[in-house]
Amino acid sequence: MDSVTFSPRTSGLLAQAEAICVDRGARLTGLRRHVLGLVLDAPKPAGAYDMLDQLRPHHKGAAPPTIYRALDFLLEQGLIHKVERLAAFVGCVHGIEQHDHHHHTVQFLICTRCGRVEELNDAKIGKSLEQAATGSGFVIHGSTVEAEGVCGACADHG
Amino acid sequence: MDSVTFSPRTSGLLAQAEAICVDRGARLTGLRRHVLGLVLDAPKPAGAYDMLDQLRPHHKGAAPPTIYRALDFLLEQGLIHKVERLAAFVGCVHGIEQHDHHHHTVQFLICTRCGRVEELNDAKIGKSLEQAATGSGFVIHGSTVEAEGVCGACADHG
DNA sequence: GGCGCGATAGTTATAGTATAACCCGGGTGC
DNA sequence: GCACCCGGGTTATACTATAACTATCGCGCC
Repeated sequence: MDSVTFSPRTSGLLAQAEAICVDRGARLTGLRRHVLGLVLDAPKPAGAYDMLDQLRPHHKGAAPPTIYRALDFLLEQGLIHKVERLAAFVGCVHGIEQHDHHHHTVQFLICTRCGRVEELNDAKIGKSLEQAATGSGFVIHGSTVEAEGVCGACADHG
Repeated sequence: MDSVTFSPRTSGLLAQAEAICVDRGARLTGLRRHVLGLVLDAPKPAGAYDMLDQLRPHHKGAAPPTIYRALDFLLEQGLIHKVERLAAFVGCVHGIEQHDHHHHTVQFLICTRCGRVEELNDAKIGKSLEQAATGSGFVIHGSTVEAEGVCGACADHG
């Protein structure tokens, strides 16, 4: 494969991601690394087909399954998350930096003005949800919390 | 249009939905009413194309825009919700019964065994989310909370 | 070395979800 | 009458995701 350059920040995160995968015996192949780089480097949640377009010049023969299999791997490893409301993917910086494989309750703030997504990590939300579920005899395996609105930056100059 | 019969429960809810729309000056047309009936009558979240199939025998010429326009209206009126993780729709019984137009924080428990979805209405979750967002200067317009897992009934028998 | 095996990924095709764009007709207000 | 808006018909297409089959690679084992 072609070696690709990403921003310094992304490169640093990729190095940590590699270390995590080595620890776990998971294989962050060239392709998977490349896709993770694309997600991390994007200023906004990245769509699968957008990334496919970015991948193609470096990776001939890339097709939808190419990108979706890489994304599945990255999701399993907790290196990225899917934003359901956008059908797009964001890097899980927390997971990468903390080597935290827990499928912690993921929470997103989606700005409808600038399209950026901020990831929260609020224990209270998870606990409230857990409590409410237990009240119904429901056992939670995973959850998605996504709020849409306007971020501070956009509200200021808006 | 063809007049269609739904379960007694659904019929009752439809009558209330009509009253709500009259109050608001919104037009719950035959088509929209029919689609709302399909959503309310379904034991599980209903997919747009499934409903389209159910619609066709009664409504010749129904096409994707037919159903999506009706769904958009019902979503705006708070009569139904979309379950993002399933790309499917459920009735908002609370909204219909309470004549509550607020886009209250919607919370779902999705059972991966039986496919049923339970709607919660927990104020704490909404408050926690609101607080966390405010901390970032973020103003929330709407939010989705979706937990996947196993419901009490499914856990019991197996 | 040769063999078997599992994981990765190439390739083609298709399923599933949602919207664009344009037209038409019916009701309302003037 | 006619200008306007809204609901809806119709056709086409965009966007998202997966199925199914094949090929290849690396590795342990004998």
